[in-house]
Amino acid sequence: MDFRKHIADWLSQETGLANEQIDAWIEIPPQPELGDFAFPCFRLAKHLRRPPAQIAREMAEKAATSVALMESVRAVQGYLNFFVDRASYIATTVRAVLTAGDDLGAQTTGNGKTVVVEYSSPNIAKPFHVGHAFTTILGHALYRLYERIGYRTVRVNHLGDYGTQFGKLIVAYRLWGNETAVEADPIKELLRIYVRFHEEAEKNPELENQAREAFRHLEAGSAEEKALWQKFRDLSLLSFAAVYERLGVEFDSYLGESFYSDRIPQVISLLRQKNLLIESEGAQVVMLDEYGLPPCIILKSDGTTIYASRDIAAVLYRWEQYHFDKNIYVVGTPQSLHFRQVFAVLEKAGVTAAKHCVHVGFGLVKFSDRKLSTRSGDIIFLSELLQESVDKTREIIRENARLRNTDMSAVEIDQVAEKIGLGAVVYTFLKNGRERDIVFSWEEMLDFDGDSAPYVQYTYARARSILRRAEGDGIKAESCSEDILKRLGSDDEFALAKLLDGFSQAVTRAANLYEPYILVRQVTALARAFNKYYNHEPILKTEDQNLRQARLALLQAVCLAIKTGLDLVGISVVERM
RNA sequence: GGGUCUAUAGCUCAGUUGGAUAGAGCAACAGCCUUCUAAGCUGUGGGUCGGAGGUUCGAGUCCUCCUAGGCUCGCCA
Repeated sequence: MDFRKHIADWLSQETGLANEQIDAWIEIPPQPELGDFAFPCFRLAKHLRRPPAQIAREMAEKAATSVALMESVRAVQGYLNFFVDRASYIATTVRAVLTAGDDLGAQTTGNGKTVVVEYSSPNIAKPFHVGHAFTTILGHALYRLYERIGYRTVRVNHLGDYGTQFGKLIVAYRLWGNETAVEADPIKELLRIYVRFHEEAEKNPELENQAREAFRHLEAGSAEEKALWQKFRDLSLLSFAAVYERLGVEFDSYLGESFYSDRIPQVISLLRQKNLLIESEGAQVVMLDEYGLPPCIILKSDGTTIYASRDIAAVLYRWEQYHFDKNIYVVGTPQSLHFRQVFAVLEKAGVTAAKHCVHVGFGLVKFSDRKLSTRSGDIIFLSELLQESVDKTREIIRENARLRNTDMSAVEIDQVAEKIGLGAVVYTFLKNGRERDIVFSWEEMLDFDGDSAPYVQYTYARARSILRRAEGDGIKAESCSEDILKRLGSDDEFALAKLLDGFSQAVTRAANLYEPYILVRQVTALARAFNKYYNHEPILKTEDQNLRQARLALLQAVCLAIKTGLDLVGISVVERM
């Protein structure tokens, strides 16, 4: 809140240095005993031409009488350590959170700006496996975060609905396809023939040529190939919709690669006009030597398009449609070279949109001993993972309901299990830096202890339980006055306030760095601090009625922050579990 | 071989433009349910931050070299 700003203002006035500079130097001490905010005076040593320790001592003396809202200011070695007035700090923070309500963390930095977020983008006719979970979950969280900091958002599902793979599928379908099986379970049947294609192609390389031929026909507009393609696309989308609905993921656009096929001529003419397109080994390429990158193929030697040309067309189209300030690609890190090439070609062609494009990469989902591969059919479906997690959760809830003798109905148990089970999976993908690979293990996916969504959701449910009981007693936390809030001041309460105070900054950093884990960890730390408090302090039994009311208000703020924080990354809370 | 990323506790990971005694979770061990939900809490042990130099008042963080590994390198996406 204003505490940090107070310190920055005063320091800026004392030193004559810019407020922003001072603010950037202010830090949070590693140990709370050292203080709540600290300023390292080493940085001033040169400017003031005095030893850091001396500066700190002098500043501490002046600060003692002239900085508002501080309990004390102490000099320790070269550091100037500030201790805030706890009561005011906690009261101010709790009030601010309750006032913000569901808009907690909202900012205006993105107002008037547009961000395009491309994510999920599964390949048509292929299974939606755990690898797709990463882009889908990460992309959804990033969209929510950018929306929260004020951007207009455009969610794009850039479907992989084009390319040589469809030639393969068409050939395979003609050879081994079963119409009734496709209608019954499209993805399964299409996967079967796709896997078979690669098996057979090992023995008979001629199949690859047939596949390329089929794709050439498709791109040339041949009715027969197009009809098959349309059928595969429609059936696939239908099956993807189930997973999206379950995860609460939505899109504003489903324009995939096929859409840009028609727009390739514009790309070609742009590149020709800029004199960038040259022929090399029969293909049309753009050389990128000055970027230290290999050439980017725009047209294959058989004249058909490739994903690079379609991605370039997509940037041009989106620029024209949305005039984006940011165009974010949530695609795995193995494709980073591809994006560097695409952005470089655009830059070389003088397209200003190029510098607004960002590749937000993420790690591979792999098994400890092997890599997931659609071609070999060696995969875990996302729906399978979600169901497994929900099923395990349901068992735990049933068992708990029995032990605690609660009155949860079967329907409620199902609803709760769904939210906890999905939350657990989502959390697993968002708890660490996105560029880390995830080694898939059922054990780790379904570990509901410690750093996990169920842990945070459980915390929320316990806190809500207290608030419900309090409401039953006719106590309303909302009407808590500033004076009553100032009754809070224990170490645990102070720790909670600090974490609540850091919420907005966590949202900002998470969005700016494209790293939802920053918010996830902030919320988890808040939950951990609350559990500690919960075990130390019997809140409902607080004898002093004013203090009791203040504590309930604090609880309400904590609940709000947990709920909002989880919601921003695509995880739901439950009232009880 | 080129590009690129990674290396921090037994395991999985944080560590915010370089700052104070490197932190969590899991696992291990010892405790806490007649008291607001034990998917919880408390405590203990556990580290040459891959290695070697360098820059700096100060390096897990920046630079150079080395080692190990991942990903990637023109007609798949």
